[in-house]
Amino acid sequence: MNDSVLQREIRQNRPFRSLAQEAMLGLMRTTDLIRRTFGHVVEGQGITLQQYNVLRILRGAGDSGLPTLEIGSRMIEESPGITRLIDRLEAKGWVRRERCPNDRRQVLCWITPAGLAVLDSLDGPMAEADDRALSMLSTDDKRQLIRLLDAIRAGSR
Amino acid sequence: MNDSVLQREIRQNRPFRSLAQEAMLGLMRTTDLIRRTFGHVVEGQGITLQQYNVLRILRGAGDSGLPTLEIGSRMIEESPGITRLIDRLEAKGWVRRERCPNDRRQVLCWITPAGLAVLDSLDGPMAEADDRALSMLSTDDKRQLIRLLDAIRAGSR
DNA sequence: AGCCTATGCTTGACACGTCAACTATTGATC
DNA sequence: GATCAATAGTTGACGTGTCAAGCATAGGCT
Repeated sequence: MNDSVLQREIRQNRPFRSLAQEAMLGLMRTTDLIRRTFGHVVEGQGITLQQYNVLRILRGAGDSGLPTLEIGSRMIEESPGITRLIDRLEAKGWVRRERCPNDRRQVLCWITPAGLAVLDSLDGPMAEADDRALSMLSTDDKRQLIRLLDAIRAGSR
Repeated sequence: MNDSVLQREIRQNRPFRSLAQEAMLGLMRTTDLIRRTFGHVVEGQGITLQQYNVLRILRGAGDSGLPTLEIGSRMIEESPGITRLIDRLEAKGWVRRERCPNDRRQVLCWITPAGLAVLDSLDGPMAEADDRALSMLSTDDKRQLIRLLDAIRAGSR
């Protein structure tokens, strides 16, 4: 009866070797659960979570557009995958690309009106999903969580 | 100067729409960072984080082995991918499979001695990685984190 | 101008995650 | 005992993460 939720979930009687290990596993499982939930929200618009993230970044960038790799650096994963991700978004007409005249190595990207429309239609549902996913936590709990996560990333370098 | 770490990371001046949204993004970013770190630890043995998880589950199961889908259900993601994952582990000689005589629909899986050796050689490095990843948190912080994550999963069904 | 290194992608190869469709068995029901 | 729904896996198709290699353009140096 002292078992944590996680110990029961993975059906292993052995206690965790350390608090750190238990927290790590909890982090993985929790995030994967949430990622799947959010994935279902956006898939209603025929879009992927990663594609959604790219569109949000481009909407935030406004009319000046963004070079391909700059988009990548603002996302979770960096480099190469971003090219193919944007390939698909361009194929669907949600992103426009153009080689930068000043620096011909760069390829600037913009979100199209169609892309904006998709994004706007998801703002409400996504905001709801955020709130619902953490509705069991008090305001103070959420602040704690944010603080702890910030600390982990700041110390990971 | 009131910007949180996350706001600077994603270079967006707009504040988060809600605490929930900020916590969600923090969760994703933190977990992805950690997953990558752990991935590098296990790749030294020519193994993947998912493959490592499967082997750990099989080691925990002992001599009686486990049916394929039971392994899947103990991991983050469920069903179909598990077959191919185990295909690769079997190809490397780390897992042995055999159709169950009692219920011929099931395929039982065991970890081989070679698989055990790989796993054992990773126990130390992984334990270190767990500790290092959260070394900036106090014992109390870790307990808080575990509690908050447990609560989120418990409330998510 | 000519060369060298750095930068900004792009591509190929491989490992997953996810959904849907399909096969082989089981077990329950009539 | 034949039929049917449920269970256990497998397979195909597509999107994505990751690493390594390759290509074109910039910029700095001589």
